[in-house]
Amino acid sequence: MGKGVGNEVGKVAGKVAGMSEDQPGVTGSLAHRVPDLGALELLLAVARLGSLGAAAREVGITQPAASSRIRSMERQLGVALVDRSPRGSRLTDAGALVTDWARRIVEAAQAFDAGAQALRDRRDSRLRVAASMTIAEYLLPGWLVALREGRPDTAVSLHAGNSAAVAERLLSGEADLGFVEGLTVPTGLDSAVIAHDRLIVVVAPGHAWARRRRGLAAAELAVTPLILREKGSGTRQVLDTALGGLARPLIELSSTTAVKAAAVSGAGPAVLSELAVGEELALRRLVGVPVEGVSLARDLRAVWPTGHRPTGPARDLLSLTRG
Amino acid sequence: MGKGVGNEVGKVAGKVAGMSEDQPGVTGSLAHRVPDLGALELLLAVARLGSLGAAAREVGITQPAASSRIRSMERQLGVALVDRSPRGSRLTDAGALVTDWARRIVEAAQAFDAGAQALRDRRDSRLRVAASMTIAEYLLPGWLVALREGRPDTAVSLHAGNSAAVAERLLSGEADLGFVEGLTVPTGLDSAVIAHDRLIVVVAPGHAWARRRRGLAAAELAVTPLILREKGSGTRQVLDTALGGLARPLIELSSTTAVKAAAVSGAGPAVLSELAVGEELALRRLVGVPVEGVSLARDLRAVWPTGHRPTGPARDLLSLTRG
DNA sequence: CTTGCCCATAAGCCCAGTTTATGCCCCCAT
DNA sequence: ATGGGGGCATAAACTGGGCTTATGGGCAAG
Repeated sequence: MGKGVGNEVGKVAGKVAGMSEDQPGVTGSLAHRVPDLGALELLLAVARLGSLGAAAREVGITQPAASSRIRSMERQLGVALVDRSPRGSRLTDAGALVTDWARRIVEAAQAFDAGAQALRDRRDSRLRVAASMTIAEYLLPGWLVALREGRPDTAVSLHAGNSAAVAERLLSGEADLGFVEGLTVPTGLDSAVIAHDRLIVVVAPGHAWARRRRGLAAAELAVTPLILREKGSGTRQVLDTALGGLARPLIELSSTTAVKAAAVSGAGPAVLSELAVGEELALRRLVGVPVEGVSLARDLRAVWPTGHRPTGPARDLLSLTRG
Repeated sequence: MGKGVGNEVGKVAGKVAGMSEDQPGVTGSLAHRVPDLGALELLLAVARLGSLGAAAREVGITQPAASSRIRSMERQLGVALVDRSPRGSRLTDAGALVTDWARRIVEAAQAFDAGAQALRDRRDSRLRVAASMTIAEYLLPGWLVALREGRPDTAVSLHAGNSAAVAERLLSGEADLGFVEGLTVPTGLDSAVIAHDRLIVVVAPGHAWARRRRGLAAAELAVTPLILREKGSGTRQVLDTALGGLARPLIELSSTTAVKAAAVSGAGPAVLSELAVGEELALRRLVGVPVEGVSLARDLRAVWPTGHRPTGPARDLLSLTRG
């Protein structure tokens, strides 16, 4: 067997000056080292069905194509993934692990797909949703994936904006269901709490606050320049209220992502929804700073025009968000 | 402006009989609806750098290639992603959202890549890790990504197995650092607790237990047939100990994934690490059942041969896992 | 020992994504 | 005002990965 890696794939594609792309090690963008989605889906199908041929049929290609694709994936990764026998194929130990990791990529792709589809549908959709940025970013794609499983032919359209924009779309009849994250419910709307969120103060691991054990007081937070979302964002509103209207920006950025990036790079303390920083906290790229006597909790709410209790698709989606 | 979508891309590629692939709706596998990793990376670069050309340089392609690729991504998604101007390109609102979703795919791909690379390196690696399945599956890829950021040229190899296998590799000198999830530390090894985990009882939302408010007692759990990992797995050991050695299997499955799938499909209650079911709980595909008077907590530990305190790369990795 | 399911190999096709090679637009500095 | 430089678009030609069809060989069960 052997790995048979006598290949000379690279061949130094560009004669261009630019890039230095020759080390054998960890070079070449992700896309060159990670199989594409089609291959990963195929692998999942093989894992589930126990046969290359059956998996091929499921994803709509022929058996030789599946065989070759799995094989080239094994070559690419340098790891045997499946044990082929005349009676079927089973994953190797390494294959099982790879498959589990692959599943996470595929799940992220499903969320992407569900979201993107909602962004497009605009017109003829049976359910028009308006959501605040944080919710649209972190929660909604998952809900849409779940909705698609339960009600495969509900076409959903999505519009993201701040609370005011959500309210406006609902009241003008441009949206059927909204999601907001502020402290107050815009007038003219009814609401139901669907989840709880909390803002947390985060710093890069090197920051002095990273080792703090005693909670920060409101006063202290108020006098410290912070990396913040822009005024008008739900996040900012909650913080301003909690501190008594005087959060002091070090910089104002217009997206959660930008705030995270700035915080990770050590620019200073940031205040963000815990939804946004789960991964970063787990990997210790950011550290949470305890706070004391400041209420940074906030409710996430579904909202709809007063009186128009959600029905049909809107109710379906709503029931997925909390029960 | 308009979308300028006069395309007739499809052109019904295959003359083959096979597939019926014509409905405009939600057909065609994910891979056809989600841009490939290269395109997503390019999009992230555009978001960060504010220019197609600069992004192109960063990912190592030419400007026209980048332009065309972004454009075909926009066509594929049916959404304008970037505002092109003679002075650069900025994301549209929709583009910003899409980019955030794309980032999650790319991050999953990075974890996959780091893991796969470790599976391959086998030989000449400077750090040889042995880990239990749950840790290898859920935690390690993230650590490896972080390690790669901090120490780009640490080649890591990974071997996954149960606690006994981890211990064996460490003691025989085939591994430098191990991670286990059992209750007891194998003899001959020193350890440090790096995180806490908890087993939880989960059921499909339709199950009677899903609406339970009072905690399950050990006795009740012990007499109920459960979906479980096989004997010998860390998960199973903890459960058996907690119940007094008598967990009653409804089915025994050899992977966490299989257990999850069975539980989601409503086969019965399952007992799993909370690491494994985060996503499922959030989306309510599974519901946690409260337990009472049963200690299902367990420590996750790093382990190494007694006396050989981790140094060098092993210490680097260790310090990422908790501090 | 034949039928069915499995996988592998071989040869040829096709399209997506690239690369060069241009051209236009806008801003800024000279 | 006038060139220069950064930025984007379009066009034509090349390449290769992945697909399909067409086979062949192993193993099990009727």
